[in-house]
Amino acid sequence: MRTTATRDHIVEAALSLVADRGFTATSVDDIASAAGVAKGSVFYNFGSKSGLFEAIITEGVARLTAALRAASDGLHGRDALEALVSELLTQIRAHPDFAKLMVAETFRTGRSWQDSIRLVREESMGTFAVVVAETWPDRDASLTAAALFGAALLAGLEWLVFQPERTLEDVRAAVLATVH
Amino acid sequence: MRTTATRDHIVEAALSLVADRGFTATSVDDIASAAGVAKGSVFYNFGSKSGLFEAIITEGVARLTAALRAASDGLHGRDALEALVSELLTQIRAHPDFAKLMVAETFRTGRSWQDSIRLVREESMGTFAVVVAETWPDRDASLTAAALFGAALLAGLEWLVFQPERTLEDVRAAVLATVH
DNA sequence: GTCTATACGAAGATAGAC
DNA sequence: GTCTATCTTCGTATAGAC
Repeated sequence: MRTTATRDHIVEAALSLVADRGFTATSVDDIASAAGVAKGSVFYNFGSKSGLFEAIITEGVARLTAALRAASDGLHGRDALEALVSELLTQIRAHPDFAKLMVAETFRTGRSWQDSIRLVREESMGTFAVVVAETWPDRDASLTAAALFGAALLAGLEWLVFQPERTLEDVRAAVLATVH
Repeated sequence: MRTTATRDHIVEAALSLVADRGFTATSVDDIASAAGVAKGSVFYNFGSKSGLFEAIITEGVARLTAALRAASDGLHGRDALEALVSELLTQIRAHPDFAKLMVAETFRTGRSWQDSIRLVREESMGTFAVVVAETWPDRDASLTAAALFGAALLAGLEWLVFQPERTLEDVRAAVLATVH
C-alpha cells in the first residue's frame, strides 16, 4: 500500500481532531490546517470528507484486527483470551484516537461510512468471538465477545483519558480480574 | 420539574436523531420537523442547540443514576453488582438512544457540553465504583468499574442494535458469566 | 500533486407576527 | 408560547494557476 507523506499527515491530523470533537464538528479547514496542507489537497487525496473518514476507519480496523490475530495466533482457551485483552489494551494505548472513534461510531446506523464501521464489529470483535466459541462452546459467542471487548475498551479509555498515570499492567490486571 | 409537552417532544425527537447520526450532523430543522414543532420553538425552549443537548444529557444521567442507586439499595457484594448489571441492561433497553449517546460522548474532551457528560463518569460509573470498592477493597475501583460498565454497555448495545431478537435474560446471563 | 480563490448550499440564530 | 421569514456565518466542494 503506497501512501504519500501528505496523505499520512492528513490522516493523522484528522484522526486526532475527529476523536476529540466528532466527525461533522471537525471542518476540512481545521484538518488541512492541522496537517499543514491546503484544503484542496484533502479533496485531491480522498475525494470527499467522508471518503477521508472511510479510509481512516478501514486502515485502523485492518491494523487492529491484524494485531489481535497475531497476538492470539497458536494460543487457545484462557491463554488466547488473555493475549487478546492484553493486545487490545496495547493497541488502545498506541492509537487512542482510533479507540475513541470506534467506541463513538460502532453503534450508530445513520452515517454514510456505515459499511466501513461495520468491520469493527465483524473483524475486531469477531476475533474475540472466535476464541470465545472455542473456549466456552456453551456460551453465546457474540454477546460474550461484546462484553469482553467492552470491558477492555472502556477500561482502556478510562485509563488513557482520565488516569494516564496508571500503567498498562494496572489496567490489564483490573480487566483480567474482572472477566475471570 | 415542570416540563411542557412541547419540550418533551423536542427532547424525544432530538435524542432519537442524535443517537443515530451524531449531534453536529443533526440539524435543528430536522429535530423541529421530527418533533412536529417549528424551529423557533426549539430555541425558545432551550436557548441554543448545545443547550438542548446539555438538557438531554443531564436529564438522562439523572434518570440512569437514580435507577442504578435504587436497584442496588440495601444490597452488598456480589448481589449488589448483579443488581447493577441487570438494572443497567434494563435501562439500556428502555432508553437505547441515550445509551448510544453515552458511549459516543463519554471519552471526548473537545465538546461544549463536556461538563454535562462528565456526570456519566462521575455518577453512573461512580455507582459501580462504590460497590466495587466495598466488595473488592484490594482492586482498583474506578478501572474495575469501567470494565464492568463497559461489559454491560457494549453487550447491551450489541443486543439492541444487532441482535434484538435476544432476551434481556440472555444478555444478562452472558455478561454475568463473563464478569464472574 | 499542491496551492488559492470562489461558488453555493446548509444551518444556527433572531425578529416580529399571532 | 409557538410560528414564519430572514439574516449571516460557515463549510463542502470545485476550478484553475503553479
